[in-house]
Amino acid sequence: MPEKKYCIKTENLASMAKALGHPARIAIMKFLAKQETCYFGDINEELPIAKATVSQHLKELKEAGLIQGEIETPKVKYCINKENWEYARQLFADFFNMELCKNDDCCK
Amino acid sequence: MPEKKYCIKTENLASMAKALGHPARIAIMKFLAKQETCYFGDINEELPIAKATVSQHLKELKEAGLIQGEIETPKVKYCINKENWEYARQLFADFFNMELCKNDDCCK
DNA sequence: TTTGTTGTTCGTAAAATTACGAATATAATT
DNA sequence: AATTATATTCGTAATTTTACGAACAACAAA
Repeated sequence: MPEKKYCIKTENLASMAKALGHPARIAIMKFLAKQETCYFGDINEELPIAKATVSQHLKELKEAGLIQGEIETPKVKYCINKENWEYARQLFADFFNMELCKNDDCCK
Repeated sequence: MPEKKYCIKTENLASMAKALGHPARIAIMKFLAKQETCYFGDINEELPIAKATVSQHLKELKEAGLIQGEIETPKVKYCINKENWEYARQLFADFFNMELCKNDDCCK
């Protein structure tokens, strides 16, 4: 059990941010958001990288909980994990809506 | 000039996400948000890592445009770059508020 | 001029990330 | 049983990230 150095919300937010920290993965999320059919092949076609790399990015998004996959032999269908997507949205919203200190001479 | 493989908004969002993709950097942003005085020493005390590492994380946040620094000899004061913070908030808000496809049988 | 305070930079090591082609796995089809 | 279509995993290389202590830089104070 690795001792957490930071609070759990901080860890979770950082881990979501990290998962989104590559343009290919952002592009995948945007693509999945607007697609009815989200087969691997469709995603792969959309991206300017090799399919092995696409698969790797999908795996990372899945491990972060942002997407899920489902086999429809011989294809694999991916989609956004709506529950965790909502959770991520909330984490980022809380983060970006936190009140900033009002010190006007702060790095003017 | 490196050819961009993805659209500029995707690149920008990914780059912001990447900058936030480490718990130490999230912790720094949260700390800066609530502090009146944001000297390096204060930030350093708050984090469970060596000062050289803190300095490195601050540099990354600065390069991402999320914070700025100002020398007040012999100290260095950091704070959130409010303009870019606002821009980042907007990028993430747009991303998380995009309409998801309504396909109910998508990975049920 | 020496000393002290504060942070950054350097050098370096270990680990993680990104990328690709080749090989593999799965299961339907011929 | 061999073939086909689809996607993952493997092996590997190049790069980036994370982390630390030591050395350094800047400047005020003694």
